Amino acid sequence: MMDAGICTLWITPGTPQMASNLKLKSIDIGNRASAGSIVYDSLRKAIIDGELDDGTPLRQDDIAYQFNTSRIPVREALSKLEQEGLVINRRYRGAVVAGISLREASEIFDFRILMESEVIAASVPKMTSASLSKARAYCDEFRRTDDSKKWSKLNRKFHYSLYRDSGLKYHLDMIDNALDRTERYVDTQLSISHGVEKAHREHLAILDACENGNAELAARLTREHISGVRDELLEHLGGGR
Amino acid sequence: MMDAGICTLWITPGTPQMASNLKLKSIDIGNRASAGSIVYDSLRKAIIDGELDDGTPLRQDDIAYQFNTSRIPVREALSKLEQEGLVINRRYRGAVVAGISLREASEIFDFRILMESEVIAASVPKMTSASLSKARAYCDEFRRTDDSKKWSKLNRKFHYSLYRDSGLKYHLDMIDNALDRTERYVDTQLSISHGVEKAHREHLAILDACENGNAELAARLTREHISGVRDELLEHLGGGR
DNA sequence: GTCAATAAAATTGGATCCAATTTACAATTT
DNA sequence: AAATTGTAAATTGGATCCAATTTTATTGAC
Repeated sequence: MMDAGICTLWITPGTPQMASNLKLKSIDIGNRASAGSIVYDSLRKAIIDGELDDGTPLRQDDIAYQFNTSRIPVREALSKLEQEGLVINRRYRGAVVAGISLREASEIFDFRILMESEVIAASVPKMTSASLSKARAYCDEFRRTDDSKKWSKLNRKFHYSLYRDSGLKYHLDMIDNALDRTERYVDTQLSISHGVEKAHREHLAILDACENGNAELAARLTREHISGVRDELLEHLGGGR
Repeated sequence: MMDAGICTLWITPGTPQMASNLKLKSIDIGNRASAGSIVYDSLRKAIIDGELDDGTPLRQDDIAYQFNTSRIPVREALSKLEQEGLVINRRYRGAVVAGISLREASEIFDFRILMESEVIAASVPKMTSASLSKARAYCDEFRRTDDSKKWSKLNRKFHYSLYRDSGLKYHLDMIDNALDRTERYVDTQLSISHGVEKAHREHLAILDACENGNAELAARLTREHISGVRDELLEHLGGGR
């Protein structure tokens, strides 16, 4: 018979019909990530964080070599990234990091204005105190940090913690993709023109509206907040490009 | 030297530096679709049209055999369909056609209400007479046809011809995906309760508002139109499920 | 030297093979 | 008979190979 201790390690956790009564510090071997998803996550992060410039060729062989795998999982990752609009795949010509035009960026910000104001308005009546305190913590951290790489991440976490209670998962997914496509262009632009200070003041106002249960105000402030970031981005990119 | 007639067939059309002066009914061999995209298109159509029930397993071998290809392009297609929310892929367990819950369907309709009212409002000031006459043609065809399979397609074409002039490509892509996820549930429901007659009256009203350049009215009517379809769908699905 | 035609190298798409995992089912125990 | 274990079949994930295509280098003509 198999050793009982090792055997229990193989139980897939979380399956309701077979809950183990043994409390062990076990690793979830069954749900470990596939090669493709690892490559996908890494590439996605690198593109969103702006570590790969627009137009950078993504050679299957190179990437496969870096991850010590074959080209099959790489192709899978590139295909997914294309669907998300982060890379462009051309038959027999390979993949490149997808750039974005000014008017595309502007449109995506308009999309966010529409989405996020709607979602926060739906969220306010359902908002828990846990979400609010989490949002406040991210808000504080956002102001304190100097690392421009972290601003977008904390900004994202702050807003998301105010949106989650809406329960609108489809809307949140759409917002996520919109942020993925534009995040890398915002960071550099926040560092100039005291963008962080302005953003923080606006965050505080939005947070205040949420705590007071004023959904309409929270929505309006969110609209104005995103609209302001959009205008500043367009101004800077418009000159620089 | 290579035969000139055959050679021109192999010229990739649309390349400005080398336009052929021979007018031949030639197939674009250079830009022909990849195996993966053919499988993808077929599966996508089958799922959207409701030919494959929710939860139907999609075996790689079966599909590869049907298209006389290997499993590699099939995997690619299934991966893309998963990103679009049309199939669910579970590691080592295969893919199934993705179903949708009542509250997911409801949320997607709410998303559409937001998107489509915004887009049509942006479109009206830019709308060309060509778009309007195209919309009217689809509107007529929608009422005349008895084929329940065609209603959704014509409905889609009608609305899309009113949205295109907005130039909001990102928004239109988002609308497309939302329609892809819900289309198959609407057809069966339109056939009962004189849904087509009601929809047609509403289409005429929207078209009228567009022709009069009344963007705000067109947006409001679009909101009400989609909202009505959503409520009817939820009523029927809520009873049937 | 410049341009086109040709050949070689690089790169991707797809087929086939093997490994990892799940599923179905028979054998065993209680 | 129900539950558990062990085994074989089915299925998917990934590696390697070959074909199709593009890109780059080379040659030749003018």
